[in-house]
Amino acid sequence: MARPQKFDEQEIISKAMLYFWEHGFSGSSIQQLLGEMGVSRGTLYGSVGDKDALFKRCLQRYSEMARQLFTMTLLNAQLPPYQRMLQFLQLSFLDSETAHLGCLMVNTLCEDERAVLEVKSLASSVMSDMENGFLTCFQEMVDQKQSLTLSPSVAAGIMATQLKGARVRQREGVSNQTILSEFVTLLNQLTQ
Amino acid sequence: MARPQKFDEQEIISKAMLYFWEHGFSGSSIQQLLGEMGVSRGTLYGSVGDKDALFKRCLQRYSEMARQLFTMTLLNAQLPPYQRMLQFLQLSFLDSETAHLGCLMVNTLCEDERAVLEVKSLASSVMSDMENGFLTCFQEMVDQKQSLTLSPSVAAGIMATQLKGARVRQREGVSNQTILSEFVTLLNQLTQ
DNA sequence: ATTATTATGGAACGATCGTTCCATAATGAG
DNA sequence: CTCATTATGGAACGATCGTTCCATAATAAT
Repeated sequence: MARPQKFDEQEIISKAMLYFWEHGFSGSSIQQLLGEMGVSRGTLYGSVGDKDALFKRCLQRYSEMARQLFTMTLLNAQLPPYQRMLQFLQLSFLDSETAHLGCLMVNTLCEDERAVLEVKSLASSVMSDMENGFLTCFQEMVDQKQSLTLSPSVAAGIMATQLKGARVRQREGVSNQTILSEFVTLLNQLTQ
Repeated sequence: MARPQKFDEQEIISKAMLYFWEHGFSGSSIQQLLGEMGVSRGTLYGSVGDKDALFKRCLQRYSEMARQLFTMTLLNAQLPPYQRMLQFLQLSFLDSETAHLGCLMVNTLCEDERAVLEVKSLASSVMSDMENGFLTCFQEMVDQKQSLTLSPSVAAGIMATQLKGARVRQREGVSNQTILSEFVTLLNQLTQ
């Protein structure tokens, strides 16, 4: 009945997400985003919305990916808890393409106090769910009478904080290999 | 011989620093900055320079404060190494005024890949000096035959990463008290 | 009092910002 | 083929961006 759209919505959101990830919300102009996405203004405003709506879509996409990652690892009942956390870390610091970008949620929280208000609930909820993933693992280890040097909740908090710090270190240019090895050492320390 | 300047340079840099700290480089407009600083355009461009120069001045000021803090604590030969690190952490998460702002260097690294290039060297150098402060403490503990569960360099790396993560958690709105208590637990774990 | 010098405040610049709007292109339905 | 409908691309909008410039104010030296 009508002209079919030429662009792949999944694809242009991914392109925009990558650009926001690298340059932040304020550092990304509509013009630059359109260039990356390969569409024109009318297309964007007609089918996605304004810059805020686009950013929200990108952050949602990103958080879904993040959620998927820790769900498939930290909450994988097939594996013993230590192995799950190890796998989570390995997969978290695997991709060399996006290594220097850190984490979109972390970057957004650090960018501007104003923008955070709307985004805070989404980012915080994903991050606290991830922390709960760690908590589940540590709790399980305690239940299985494995020795733990700290309480599960404190250990999970430390892991969650270390992850955010690691994302900052990625922005500094530290290699995934270095970050991962340091992180695994901490995990071993906490689960020894 | 000439008209004396009305403003206190230290003061207006502090005001600008605080604004950048909260809203980032891209999120701070000259107009807003001038309002916070209480000076007009001519004054800024005449005695400080453009936005980049102003930001650099602010970051330098910030990094000097950061340097002073860890020099006075981590490198204080008067105190045993554990006490030094404890004091560093306590002072790092003391100020409730700026608690929700995190760290200007961390925020800047997370903001935009482009802006980082010039700033990276300063921020990275301060951060690596701070990590070396931790390293000195852990090394000293080993020299004094105190038991350490990890190598000093790895322990220092973990502490440095945890600090960056803690700065992100401040942006999330987590209280200094919570962050500090978690952090001290980690320190105890590493120095047990 | 006059002059030289610097600080100040604000007008004004071109560039870019995000957004709106519309003529045109391209398709499926009738 | 015709028409209704949606996608597309780009012109154009007002607002704001960072910056430059200059008339004026205010002081110290003469």
